[in-house]
Amino acid sequence: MALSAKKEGFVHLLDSAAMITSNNRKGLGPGRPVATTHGEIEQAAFRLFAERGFDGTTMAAVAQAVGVGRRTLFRYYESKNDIPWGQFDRTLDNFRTILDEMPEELPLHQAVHRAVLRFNEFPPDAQPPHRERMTLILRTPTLQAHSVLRYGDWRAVIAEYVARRQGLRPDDVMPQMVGHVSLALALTAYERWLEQPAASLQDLLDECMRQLRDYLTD
Amino acid sequence: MALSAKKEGFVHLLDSAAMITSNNRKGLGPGRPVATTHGEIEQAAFRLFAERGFDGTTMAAVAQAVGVGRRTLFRYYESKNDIPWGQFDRTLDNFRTILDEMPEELPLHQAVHRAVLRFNEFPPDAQPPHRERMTLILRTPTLQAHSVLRYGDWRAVIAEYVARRQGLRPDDVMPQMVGHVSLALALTAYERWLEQPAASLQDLLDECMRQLRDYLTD
DNA sequence: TAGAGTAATGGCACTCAGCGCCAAAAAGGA
DNA sequence: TCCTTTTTGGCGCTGAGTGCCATTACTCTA
Repeated sequence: MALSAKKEGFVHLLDSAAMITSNNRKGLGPGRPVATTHGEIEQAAFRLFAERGFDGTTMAAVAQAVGVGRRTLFRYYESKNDIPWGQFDRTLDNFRTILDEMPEELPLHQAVHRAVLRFNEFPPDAQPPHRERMTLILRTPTLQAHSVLRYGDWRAVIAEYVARRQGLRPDDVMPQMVGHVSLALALTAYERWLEQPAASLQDLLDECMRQLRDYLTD
Repeated sequence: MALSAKKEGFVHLLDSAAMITSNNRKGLGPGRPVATTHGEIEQAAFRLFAERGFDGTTMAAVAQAVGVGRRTLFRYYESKNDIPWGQFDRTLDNFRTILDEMPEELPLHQAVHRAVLRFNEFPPDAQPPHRERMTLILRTPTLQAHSVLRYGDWRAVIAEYVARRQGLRPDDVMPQMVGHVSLALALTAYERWLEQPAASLQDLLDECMRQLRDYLTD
């Protein structure tokens, strides 16, 4: 019951709309009400990560900052590594929708590429915090490692789409390959994006795709 | 001093030749002689991993199996996750050599592709244990995650080669992209290889490359 | 052959992530 | 007020990883 952080105020970047629906039983129905929210935890955690670094921040410290028990923290996030990713699974639902909305007439590679572009569009004011989040994820070795699991989910979404359009199974070579390569391009673009605050993610993604074509065609 | 495992007998698959030179001061020079070798540790560890699973095997158990102190184990391998990778850095030296030996006349993408093929060639008798090792690495979530760091080193080798041939810096978009995409293809091929014991790694790598071309050309 | 020097060993104690267990807290409803 | 429901959070454990340091087991030299 220590001094708790302010409620809300930090909208989950990867998840702006979905945030509202999450944690919706703040008092409805029977049972003890929740003591915190994902947003609140992330707000406190990101502040500490910025101050002491990711590895230098203990879960106990985050718990104290949020004003909640350490044990409770582990009910909101499976692990410390999961905090920076927020509720990525919701974001993936969005990605699925984007892919499904791509016109069937569009050649497969264009459909996938455009969907990836679309998926990485953010309103201007959401960019700085998103960059902060991605810097943490892409530059912290511990998180780099853990992120593979998230990337795997992301790839699976693409593989499923490709498989459906091609009449294949998601675990066939072609869908898997497209998932892997799409991720490769996205990661290349993101790493560049962190170093060049000026460039847009979309332009960088386009450039990576162009470079890949150049590379492959003699 | 418990019952220690037999010396040698398990040649590091990713590292057959280099193995001999490692741990060469088994009594030379002053100071206490080493109590074990990387090979010995891996042999014991892989046996336990097979029996109880990776997560079900504690470092204490490995230490006991080797007949060495737990503390000593951490001097041979930075972490439990590093054991399955063996001395991958030596293997990377080999990869560098392979790339450097590629004829300059060869188009860049062919040079890289052939080098990757070459890098993944193993004598027939080395295949079963190599498959076992890769199964462990690619199918154990904990290891999947940790492997990114190794992949990063692998990508760096490619990026350096591409940068040199193109007169660019290794951290430019093009070299980075080639590194990422090459890894993407390799991982796709490896995953397939684990499921299809019959197919050769080379054929699968070729097929992945072919699929990528098909995918990109309308 | 008795040190002297050297380098690896391994025990101890510590931090921290993560998890199972369970009593207590805090709501709503009868 | 009591019962039901659900979350909380404290306690205690396992296991990875690390710093510290005395001990061990060699080689070399006088």
